[in-house]
Amino acid sequence: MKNKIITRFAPSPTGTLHVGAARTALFNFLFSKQKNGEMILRIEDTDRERSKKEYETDILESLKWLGITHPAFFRQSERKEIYQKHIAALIRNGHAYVAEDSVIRFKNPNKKIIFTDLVRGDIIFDTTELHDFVIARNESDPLYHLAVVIDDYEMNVTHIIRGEDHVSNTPRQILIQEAIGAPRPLYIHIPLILSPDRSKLSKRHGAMSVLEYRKEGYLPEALINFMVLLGWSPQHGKDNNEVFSTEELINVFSIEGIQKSGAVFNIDKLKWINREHIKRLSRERLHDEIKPFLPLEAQNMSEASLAALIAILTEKIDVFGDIRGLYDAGELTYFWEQPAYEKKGLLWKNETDLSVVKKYLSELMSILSQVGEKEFTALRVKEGVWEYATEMGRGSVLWPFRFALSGKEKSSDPFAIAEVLGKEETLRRLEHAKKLI
RNA sequence: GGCCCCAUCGUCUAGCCUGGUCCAGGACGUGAGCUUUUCAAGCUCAAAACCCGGGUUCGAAUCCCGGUGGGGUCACCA
Repeated sequence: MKNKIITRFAPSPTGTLHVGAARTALFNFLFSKQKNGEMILRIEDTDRERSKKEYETDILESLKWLGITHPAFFRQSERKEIYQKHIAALIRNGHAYVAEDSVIRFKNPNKKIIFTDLVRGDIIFDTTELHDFVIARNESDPLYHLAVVIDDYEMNVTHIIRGEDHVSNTPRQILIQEAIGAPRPLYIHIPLILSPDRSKLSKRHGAMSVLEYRKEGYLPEALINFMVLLGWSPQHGKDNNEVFSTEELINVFSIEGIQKSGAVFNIDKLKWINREHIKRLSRERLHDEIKPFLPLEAQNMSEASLAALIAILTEKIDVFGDIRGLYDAGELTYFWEQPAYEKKGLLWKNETDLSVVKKYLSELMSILSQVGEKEFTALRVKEGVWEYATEMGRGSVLWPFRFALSGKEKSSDPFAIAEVLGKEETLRRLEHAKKLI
């Protein structure tokens, strides 16, 4: 119990949770989970001006969606007495004093601090340049550095995993630690996430909030998988796998695998990882996740048609939100509407004889009418039609088949479409094509 | 600018600690081909990197020094 590992994620509710902060939460979460410890969530809302309840809600909602759990939860705004006690002690012991501008300053011992960062090694810093820095607005109103040190101490935090932008904050926090008699935790500063131009990731570069990724139809486990690969890599050896479930990540995560330099956010890789996770989804989960993104028309489909449509859709998209684009581009209309087209479109390549096509369509209809309505799957349709198509020339038969169903130069194959349409509608469209000729 | 950190394909990275097996491996993306009724998917192949300069050494991506470049940070914000 004494050696229990405790990490913390300490966001300030001054904005929505972005990938950078979410990734910090993730590292804290993975590490604590792996070590059988726990991660504390601490809302750092000492700045009453900028802190907003709605942002706290956003942060909580984001973590919940990602599956980053936290057994303990605190708000700094509710810990005033604790800070008061420490501020008073600091002043009493001469470690701090009330300056003439009425704020409380730390009495800097002006010494060199050397601390160990688990990813960067020893870092030495002369704190003289910090002077007597301000640690509180008044006797009960601590500023960031003081509140952090007090809380990490009171909450028995053993490992501080945070962004690299905090390494220069560490020396002054250590100074405060020593003044209040707190033990020094272990530091792990993780590299920053950069935008494509290597500057700090900002909104205009696509530093979307976690919840925006949810809205766009990314899977939470995919976002997690992607984020962990930004600044960390598995100690592979046997394989080069990069696709991990969160559960697997808890097992393979390691401090040793953390990178020292910043990592550029690469949306293409995120999309690829998302696809990989979509492929790994169970049928039930896939249906649950994809349904909110399906167009209205899909809601009137039979269970079987819908399942077939989802199968087609999942191989065309990176993210569920892509379905919207397909829909808007008219790529899906033929699934619920008889397409309008010119009959010459039924001709494959440089063929010219429509009467032959009519013969193919008739034969297709007679073959398909023998397939049972319930067995009308892509596989069965293909099996039924394949021999005839091969005999007559696959392109010659299959092109008009597909075109009669979709009315498009480019679409999914006719077997898959037929399954979505069902036996009745498939035959109806073939008949429609015949009449057109 | 001061201080701190970092530096392998366009991007994410393996290798660096314990120098040779690295004319540098994997992944994304890109290009080509295969498959194929079209599209997508899938499969195969290809192009693509050790920041520069010294030093140590028989030998350096790996160790040392110096440049250069990039990032972070210098609030009564967190």
